[in-house]
Amino acid sequence: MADAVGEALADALERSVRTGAIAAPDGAADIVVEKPKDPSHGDVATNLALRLARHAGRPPLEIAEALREHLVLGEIIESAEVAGPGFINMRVHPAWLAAQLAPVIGAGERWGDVDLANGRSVQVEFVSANPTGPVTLGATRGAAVGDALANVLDAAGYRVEKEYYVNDAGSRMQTFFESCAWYYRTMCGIDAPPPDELYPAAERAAELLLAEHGDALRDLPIDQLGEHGVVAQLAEIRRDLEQLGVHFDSWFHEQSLFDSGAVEDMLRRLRDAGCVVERDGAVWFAATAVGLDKDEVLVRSNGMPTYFTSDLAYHLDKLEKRAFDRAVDVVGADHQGHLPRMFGALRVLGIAPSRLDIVITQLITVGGAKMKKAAGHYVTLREILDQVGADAIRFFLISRGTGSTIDFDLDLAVKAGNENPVFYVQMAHARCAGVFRQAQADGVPTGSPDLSFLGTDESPLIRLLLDLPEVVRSVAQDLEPHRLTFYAQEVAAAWHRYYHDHRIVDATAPALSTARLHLAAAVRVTLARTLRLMGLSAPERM
RNA sequence: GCCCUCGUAGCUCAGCGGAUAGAGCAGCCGCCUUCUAAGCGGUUGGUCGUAGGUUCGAUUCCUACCGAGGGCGCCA
Repeated sequence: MADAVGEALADALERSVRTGAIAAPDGAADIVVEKPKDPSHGDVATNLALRLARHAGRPPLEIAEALREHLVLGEIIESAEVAGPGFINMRVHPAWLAAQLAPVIGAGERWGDVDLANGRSVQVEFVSANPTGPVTLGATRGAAVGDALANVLDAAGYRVEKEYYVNDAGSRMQTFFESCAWYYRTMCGIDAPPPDELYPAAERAAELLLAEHGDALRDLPIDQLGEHGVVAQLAEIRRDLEQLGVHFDSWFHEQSLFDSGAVEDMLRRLRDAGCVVERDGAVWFAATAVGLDKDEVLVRSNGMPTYFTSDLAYHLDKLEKRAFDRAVDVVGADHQGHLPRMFGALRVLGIAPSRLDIVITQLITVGGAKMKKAAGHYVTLREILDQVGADAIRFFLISRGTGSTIDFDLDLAVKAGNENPVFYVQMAHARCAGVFRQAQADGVPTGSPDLSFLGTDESPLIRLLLDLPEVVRSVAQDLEPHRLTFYAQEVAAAWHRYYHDHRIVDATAPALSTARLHLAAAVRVTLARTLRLMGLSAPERM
């Protein structure tokens, strides 16, 4: 809709300039068409005159008036008026709006697609929690956000791959091995002192081993026992995420970067670039040499590379070796520390920083208390999955901007009745399905609608449906999936209201019913797509 | 001390430089013989943390300050 109106405005601008009514703008005019918050300001509005005023050296109102006179009214724009400081408020013809329903229905599952990608690919990496314990609520936020973003980027035309980066290397694994082995052997009745550093989350892996193998593994060496624990825990992580409806295309193991020599290659290139110094027996990335505030350790004095080092090799692998055009990392706020140095190092390695976007999700508290996985204070995905359900969890976790901290109120989530907007949206979809069931029962035809039955009562709802491509564009551009939840609620509210005020299926007025079913079909397509983009189901009945 | 995020209605939060700042929940008043009341309508409720700056126009951008959370390890 905005595109069609924008073209008409561009046309009016050109005509105004040609007739000398207003001076030519310098450069291409950036025509912004938006929906006014106040419905009395029309269906669409533009601030074009306000923007042109500066270069034209004339009051915005005069320019707006000139533009309005040159605007062609007719098929699309029904009326236009100048208002406020220089806005042009326009009303879109209801017949034109009604005619837009068929393309929506025709687009079906692909309604809302836009092309922002120009054939580019993007890899979205998320969750990526250590395989040392169950999926926490915090990691679940990353799962919900990352999966929704991947869906939206797909809708925006990108070739998308979703990846889980398995941190199965590094010194934490040894701690996990020892903890897992101790828990397991304790469960087998072996009395031994706990390791110096005990990792409480490792208890889960021990439980899984006990359930699967009984005490058959009790005499295995710690490392072998630990490896079994990693495999079992990773399998459970995968199961839990699948139950949430999150599926990954690829599971990339950190360890493979060491096995393939990718870490060493990366270090050699940093060294060749003159960005590596040795100090205190360790090897450092000389971040201060490229203008950053502090250096970062690449290889410890004990010879072990740090997480930072493998992370650099990992990003080089995706952006250079696997050659994704873009990469999006969804990470928790506790991971943002080394980001400036990572961008700095990637630049040294020849990777343009613009190819990598980091989405930082803020932390989640439960009942106001923060969670510390290392201390054993956390809520897991599997605990809440049974109580709350995947759809409600996902909707809630993407319904806030990624920059906001979320307090997860478990009691409230379990209640989940009218507190929970996910049911409101899904109910709207179920009602769409319901009217088609009714139509079939009453023998009301659903094809070839007479669009003249659709007028100003339907216009606000149709206008909202036509916003979906713009919502997709906005979410893909800013990587803020919470806008989907607000859009979904708006569409649901408009449909619930319409449904309440208008009988859709009426066997005594078949032509009217057919026209309204045409509208219902477009609502259904729009709600189903929006739900799917969020990773939620679109139920036929509730 | 330095870096990042946040501060908007009683609560939880939208608001991608525009007009009289919005929604849900909570509160109050109404609506089921009708395609799902998991719904609809009405109503109460704001010094947009503070002070400056940029702009025709600032909740939005910039600076400083105040407050909350996070990060500043040869952990990941």
